[in-house]
Amino acid sequence: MGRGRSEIKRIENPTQRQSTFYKRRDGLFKKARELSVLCDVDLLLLLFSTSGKLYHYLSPTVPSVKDLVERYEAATHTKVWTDIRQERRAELEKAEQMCELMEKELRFMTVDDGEQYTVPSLELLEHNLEAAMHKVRSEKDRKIGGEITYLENIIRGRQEERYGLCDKLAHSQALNNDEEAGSTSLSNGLELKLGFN
Amino acid sequence: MGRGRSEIKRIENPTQRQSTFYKRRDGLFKKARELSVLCDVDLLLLLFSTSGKLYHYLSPTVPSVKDLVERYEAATHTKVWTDIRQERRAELEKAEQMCELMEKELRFMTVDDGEQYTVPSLELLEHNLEAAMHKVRSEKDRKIGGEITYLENIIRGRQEERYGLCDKLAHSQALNNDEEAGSTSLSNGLELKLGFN
DNA sequence: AACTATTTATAAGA
DNA sequence: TTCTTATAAATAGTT
Repeated sequence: MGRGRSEIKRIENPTQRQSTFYKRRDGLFKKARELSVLCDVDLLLLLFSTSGKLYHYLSPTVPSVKDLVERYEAATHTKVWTDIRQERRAELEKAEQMCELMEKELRFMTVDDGEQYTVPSLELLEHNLEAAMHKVRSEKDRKIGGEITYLENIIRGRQEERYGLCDKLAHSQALNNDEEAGSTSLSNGLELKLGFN
Repeated sequence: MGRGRSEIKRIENPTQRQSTFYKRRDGLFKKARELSVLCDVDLLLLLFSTSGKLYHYLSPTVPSVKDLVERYEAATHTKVWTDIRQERRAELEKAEQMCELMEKELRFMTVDDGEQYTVPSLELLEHNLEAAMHKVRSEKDRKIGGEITYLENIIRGRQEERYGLCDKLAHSQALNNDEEAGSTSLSNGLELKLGFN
């Protein structure tokens, strides 16, 4: 329709494109409305112009856009949101399960002020706490034992170093005594110092 | 267009409606396609015929129906799904926070086999366990104390009942002794028995 | 936005 | 559904 042109390709001239857009947009919406009324059809027409402006039409028989898109999903099995929602639900359930589990464990270990306990359940709690305490204490002992061993090793190392140094010094003194006499007092002083270090 | 008719209202004749549907549907999709190409427009056309059959067109520049509907939501602030999703996210975050809190509390009370503790943290755990233990034990003592008091009260009640009975018996014996003589041995035996009960 | 020559869509009929 | 065709409607180019 119109004088000339039949090829359908992007209109490069912006002014012309804008003009055509207005005309054809109006035509399209008119046709959409007519179809939905004449033939009792549920339809959604949703469009964004290049400038980002939104235009839409929803046939009056349809309650909402959401409604129609959900029918679309059901029909195509696209399940774009259904999927996401189910995923979320699964995540949530997992988190809640974790919570429950931890709550149970916690109930197993602590005294809740609000709650009324029977003597046997208190004894069970006591038993659990004793077991945990035992675990903590043995772990602590193990750790402390390890640290003691570590420190002992360091001490032993130093000790050996010291012995090595003493030996070397003794050697060098012996050499000094052989070559020159009279400096004995100094070397004796050193030996004494090292011995007390 | 066509020979006659201009009024836009539902076509009651089903055959005619169906025929019109085919023709106008094709026309609408053609126009939608043309507009999207000519004017560089993002559009979605979604329709269901009366029989429930789906037809749709999405302009090639748009990656998915979801995409366009999300843009629609953003533009109209309808938030049909965004809302639900945000709600879900909030729920999830709440659950996760709960989890974290409980985990912390639990960590405060139990020894995890996999973890490496330092001696000070073990001492903290030990302290916490001792505090809990103290709480459990005092609660147990309180409970047991209560039960003992309860039992003592019962015993006291019985005791008082017994005294009452003894008094009554003594009275009735005294009366008997006044009226008739010679049954002393029997009453003495009874008194003795009660005294040991 | 309005005009109008022309193309396109489609109602009715087959 | 599909084709044909007469005619109504849409719109390209222009102002």
